[in-house]
Amino acid sequence: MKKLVDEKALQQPHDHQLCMTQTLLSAEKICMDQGARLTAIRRRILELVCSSHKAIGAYELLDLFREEDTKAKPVTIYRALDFLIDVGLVHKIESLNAFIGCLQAEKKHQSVILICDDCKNAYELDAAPVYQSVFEMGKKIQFTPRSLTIELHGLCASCA
Amino acid sequence: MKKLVDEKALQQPHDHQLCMTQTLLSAEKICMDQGARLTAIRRRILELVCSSHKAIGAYELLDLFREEDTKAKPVTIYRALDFLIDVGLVHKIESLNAFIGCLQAEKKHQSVILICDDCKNAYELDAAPVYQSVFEMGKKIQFTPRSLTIELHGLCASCA
DNA sequence: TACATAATGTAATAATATAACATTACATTA
DNA sequence: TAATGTAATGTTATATTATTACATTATGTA
Ligand SMILES: [Zn+2]
Ligand SMILES: [Zn+2]
Ligand SMILES: [Zn+2]
Ligand SMILES: [Zn+2]
Repeated sequence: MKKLVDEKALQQPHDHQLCMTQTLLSAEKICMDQGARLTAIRRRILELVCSSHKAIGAYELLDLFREEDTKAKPVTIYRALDFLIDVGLVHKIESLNAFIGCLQAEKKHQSVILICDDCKNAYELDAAPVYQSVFEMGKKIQFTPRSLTIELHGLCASCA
Repeated sequence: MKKLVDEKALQQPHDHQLCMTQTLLSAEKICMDQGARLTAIRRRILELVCSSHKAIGAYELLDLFREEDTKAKPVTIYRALDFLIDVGLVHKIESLNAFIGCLQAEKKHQSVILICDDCKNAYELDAAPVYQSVFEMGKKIQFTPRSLTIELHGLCASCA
């Protein structure tokens, strides 16, 4: 059960500017590699999503984005999010209808998301073995897997 | 990886009336045991949710329910669903904003839901070992688990 | 330049879910 | 059985999340 990043560190005060910088660099690289365009809007939405490790909703993002672009509309945000999700820079948390930035977007990975119901911080852990065992279960009923969502709600160390 | 029910059978034509009958009996028993009231509305919503193995949305339920009670409102449905979810007779599929009936509500169980993106049939498998391994992951970062969602999208045997 | 494609602008609306408060039904027990 | 408290439902309104449709603009390529 290899960890993607040091999640314990994320729960502590840390140099979050570094998280941001690295994510933006990843974004550049990923888009370059895929021939995708990291436009100003998309970059800005990514920055906003990644501005903390808390899950953030589309309309919260809209409010923030509007501080700079007063005429932005919901679809502006959803389009950017769709793009960022497609290229793997953002994950949607289905059980919250909210979004988090991915800290390991450059690597192919399968994640379990741990969501603190108190502070809303979301920690993404690598879950290849878990994924494997769910896929195996599927096989037994001839189910062809496409995408897996694993979300654990609870309380983080700080909030317990 | 014990199976809750014979999911292969669910994918085949089967005596679905039996599914319904058993679910309703479970509902009676569960409510009796918990001192909860299975009112006419709740029972009817449960029947509608369980009328197939396909995930169904709240507003689809509302449309169906309105065929008998023309003045029903969304909140009527959501209240009934909240109740049915609380007592374990219905599960919400977070990634679809839709609902399915539970075929094993009397047993305490932890489930993985396999959702066919084509026919929308949803199969609930028992997943205690998977749950255990996710909980273990959480422990490593002192995360106190509360509830776990595991949803696998793909294609069922019939639709692949 | 001309063209094709991708991205964005803009307006409207769809789809999902909850809040607030009034009323009715039900169970308990005085 | 009447009084009381609680649970369930009725009713209206509104909040929240997300998409459709079509026009316009930007970007890359022939
Ligand atoms: Zn950080
Ligand atoms: Zn990720
Ligand atoms: Zn059936
Ligand atoms: Zn179940």
